Amino acid sequence: MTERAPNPPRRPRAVDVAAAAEVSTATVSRVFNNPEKVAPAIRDRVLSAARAMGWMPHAAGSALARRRTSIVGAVIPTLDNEIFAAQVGAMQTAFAERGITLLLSCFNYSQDQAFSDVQAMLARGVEGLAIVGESHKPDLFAVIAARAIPYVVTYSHRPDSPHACVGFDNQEAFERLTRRLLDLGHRDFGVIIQPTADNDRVQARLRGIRAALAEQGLAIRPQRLFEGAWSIDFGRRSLRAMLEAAVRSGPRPTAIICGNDHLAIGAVLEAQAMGLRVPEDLSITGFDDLAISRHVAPPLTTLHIDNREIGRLAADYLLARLDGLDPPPPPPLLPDLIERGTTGPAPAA
Amino acid sequence: MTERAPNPPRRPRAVDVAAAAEVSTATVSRVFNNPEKVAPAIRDRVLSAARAMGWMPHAAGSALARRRTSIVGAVIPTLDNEIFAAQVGAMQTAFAERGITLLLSCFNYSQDQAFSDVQAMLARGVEGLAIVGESHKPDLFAVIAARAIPYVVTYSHRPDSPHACVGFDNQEAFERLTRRLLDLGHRDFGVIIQPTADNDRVQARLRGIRAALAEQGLAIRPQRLFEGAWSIDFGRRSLRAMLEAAVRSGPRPTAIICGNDHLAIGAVLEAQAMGLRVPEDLSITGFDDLAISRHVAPPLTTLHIDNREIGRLAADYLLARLDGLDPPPPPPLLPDLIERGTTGPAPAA
DNA sequence: TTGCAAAATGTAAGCGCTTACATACCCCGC
DNA sequence: GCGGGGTATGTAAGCGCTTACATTTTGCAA
Repeated sequence: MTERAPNPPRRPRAVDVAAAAEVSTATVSRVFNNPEKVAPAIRDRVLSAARAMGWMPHAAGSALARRRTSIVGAVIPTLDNEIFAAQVGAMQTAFAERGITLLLSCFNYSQDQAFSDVQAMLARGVEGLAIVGESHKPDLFAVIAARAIPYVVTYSHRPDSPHACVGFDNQEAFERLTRRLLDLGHRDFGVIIQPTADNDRVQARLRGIRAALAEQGLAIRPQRLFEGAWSIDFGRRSLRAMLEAAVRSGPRPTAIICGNDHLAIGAVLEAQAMGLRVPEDLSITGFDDLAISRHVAPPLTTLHIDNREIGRLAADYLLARLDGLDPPPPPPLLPDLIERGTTGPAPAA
Repeated sequence: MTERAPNPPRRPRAVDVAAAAEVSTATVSRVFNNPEKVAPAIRDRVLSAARAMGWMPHAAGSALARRRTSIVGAVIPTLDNEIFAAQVGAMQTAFAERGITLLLSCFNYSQDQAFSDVQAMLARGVEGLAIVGESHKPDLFAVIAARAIPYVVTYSHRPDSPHACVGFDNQEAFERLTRRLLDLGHRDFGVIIQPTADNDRVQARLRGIRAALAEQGLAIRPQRLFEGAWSIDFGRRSLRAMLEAAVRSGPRPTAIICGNDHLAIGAVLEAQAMGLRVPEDLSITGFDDLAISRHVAPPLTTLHIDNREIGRLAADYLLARLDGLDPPPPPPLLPDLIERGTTGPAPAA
């Protein structure tokens, strides 16, 4: 009388495959994890039974039994910046080759967010962690240490950092850049930079600029320092504000150092809109060497970072640690100073 | 005599917390999953014991017991394109609010890769899937259907698609764009577009262009159609090749339709480098409205897509399905035609 | 005080898999 | 023909958690 309701399609389990292939679950498991340990005939039987019912080992079960999740986490500020997207893409590729799944967190430059994301990742059982930057809640590294899992800080590379780092020395890079501008005769600088709060990389960049200037007895005048969310727009607005102020009170800066290429591109555009020639009247530098940067007019002088390389190296380091090795973290990368069309000699006073 | 080797720091388990708080593991679990069911005094005891030993429920164990993983997967071509990065970013935010972890796959426009990534995700127990585009191996959708998990196709929205879609009608969008160019008097078109193989969205765009042209009895001449990996460079090279060929044999095209903004930006740059005025001599259109597009000179005429909105809608749809609802997928989005500075009336012959 | 329903807690059975160990089998040399 | 060693398979004990159900405690009316 009663229709048997068709049970909802339930995920097949190893025992179902085992039954179909007339073997034990141990053998099923071996076929998928140590195929060389099972006789070819049986192996085929299991494989086709599995294929027929669309079975594959459920990761949660095997993670539990194996006590390995094969998950690692990447913690970045945002995917909206192509430099981090590239880093993540490269890491994912490297991990996928080794059968490891990458979990992603975008913390939006919020330390609280980063901390809770890391907690969530630990709950998911990540076996390694790559984290952008080292200015995080102290708890963050404590919590990781408590779990004793390998991790690496990316995109930042202080010589005396307590963490394994894959990146470059932000301060040194900006010192180098600033010195080059000094060599070109510039003495009056403007700076447009990302928010320094909670961002060790940006702080280091600013330190780099200041250090290089200090060598010549120079400094950044407060009204020449603009700090705000990186975007082309903020670059434009800051450049305009800086120059309009200069019209009222004294000489213009001759060189503008920007915290990244977005800001620099905005600055170039606005300078041109105000009728200034770049680089004849004003030199402008960026940082990152985005895909677009060589194509803008004039092409942007900037420092080139190989973001995919950062991702790859970070993944390799973590992979080695997962294999039980203890390799030294790779040496710092060296950003390339690429002088294109937005920098030139300081205009004669 | 023998030193007891310090056991490697082992992840604490629920029973450890239970012992410390002098309760059963059931209570520990309840404190974390149904806190209102346990007396405040005990709850605090458990919570502080947990905090003291840094315990939190291990996701693999709870996934198994609960038969829910709280993971969903996003399958995109690549993070290198900011449109997908934005979509993923928005999805991740939406899911995180609901305690759901996003797993990411970048299939690099390879159907095989997409298929095996989806398999891997199913093995991880994803409870939902968002997939860019619908031109995939037929197996891919079959495998998903076999698991009976909700999914949504993003970035594409054919009226008669069998899938739930969140996106826009690529064909219609390019028809509209092309008609506008026809209204401006253009009759001789060039097209620079992404590879059409395995890419339903690009195919639809090309169909849209052809359909609109056909209404006027026009067609794309083969030597005016360039297809290749999207990049500024490919845009430049294609534009140059097209124009150089035109010098030798007959009139120049007056309008170039590009498959996305990268290609269009390249085309504009190269046209300018060749001494053509945009838009007086040549109109050029893009698609996507990248962040940079309004800033190039002249600012790019393009269609604006709200990629974050796509991500949000896809997440909302999936979330509803996970809640057991069966909402209709959202209506197609309508890309905005943004006429900026790279289009104008066709030059007088 | 007693009794009863409701609330709080505990007990224990899985969730789906892997793997140490036990068992069965096979092949050979003597 | 027998024993030994190697190989192929099976048995069953967890991995860390949740939750149905059983048990105990509590609050309160009579």
